[in-house]
Amino acid sequence: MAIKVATWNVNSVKARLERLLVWLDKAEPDVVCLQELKVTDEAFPAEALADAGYNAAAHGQRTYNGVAILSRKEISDISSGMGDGVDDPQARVIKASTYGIDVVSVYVPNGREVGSDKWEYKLDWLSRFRKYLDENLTKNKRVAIGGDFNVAPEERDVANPDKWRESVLCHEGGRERLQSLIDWGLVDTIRMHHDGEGPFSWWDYRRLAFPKGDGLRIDHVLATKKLADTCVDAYVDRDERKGKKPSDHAPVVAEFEIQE
DNA sequence: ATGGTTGCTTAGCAA
Repeated sequence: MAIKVATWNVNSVKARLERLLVWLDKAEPDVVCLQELKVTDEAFPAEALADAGYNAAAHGQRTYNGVAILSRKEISDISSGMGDGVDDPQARVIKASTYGIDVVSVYVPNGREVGSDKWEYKLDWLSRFRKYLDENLTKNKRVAIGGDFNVAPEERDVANPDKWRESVLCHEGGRERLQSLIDWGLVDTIRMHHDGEGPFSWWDYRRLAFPKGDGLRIDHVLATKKLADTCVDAYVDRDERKGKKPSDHAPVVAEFEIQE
């Protein structure tokens, strides 16, 4: 059975609902990790998504953050947050099981500026998430982690590396912590199928970044080896950054050929 | 000239 697992930072599920529904209909993903919902669970458009054929598990909050998992099959074992005892009101993690895969949708803190309070929070958060993997997931099972990691792993993941050098998206601190997640036992599915520059997944709304091609690859679908071994393709749906009222992120899709 | 936008909430923050 071929299944498509996607991740997409929609930058407000309310503002993006029409585009999301059109994209689901066209791209036909089976599982979708969403980020930056910017709505409470009460305001999450579960009904419209159900009408489109998707079950949903959402972990929202007012104004900021918020993550969800959509699936065309039943969703079970839903858990929100990292459950590590840290008092953190920011809704950035949700996990659920579907299609026999443990799926996690994550929205890693941006960090704003290297050296700022938000930067420290980002680094701490990524370290916490590394522990979360140890305590909540099993590396020899099928696991997919889709999200906005706010980290471009390498130079080839940045169209203009000189311009972005030492930014919060490219700084070694974030890259080291992303690598520690990979080292737990994950594979970057895009890099199984693309060797060169990009493909980019985010272009700033400011500075005419998209028309100028000033993109970065900060959204990733990571999979355990057991799942990644079945990854037959992975790509960015760059067209979703075009047209009227796009998100600043494009969806990233990984296709798996799973034995039932 | 060294900025240029968007979304949420309502003037300021976050990305």
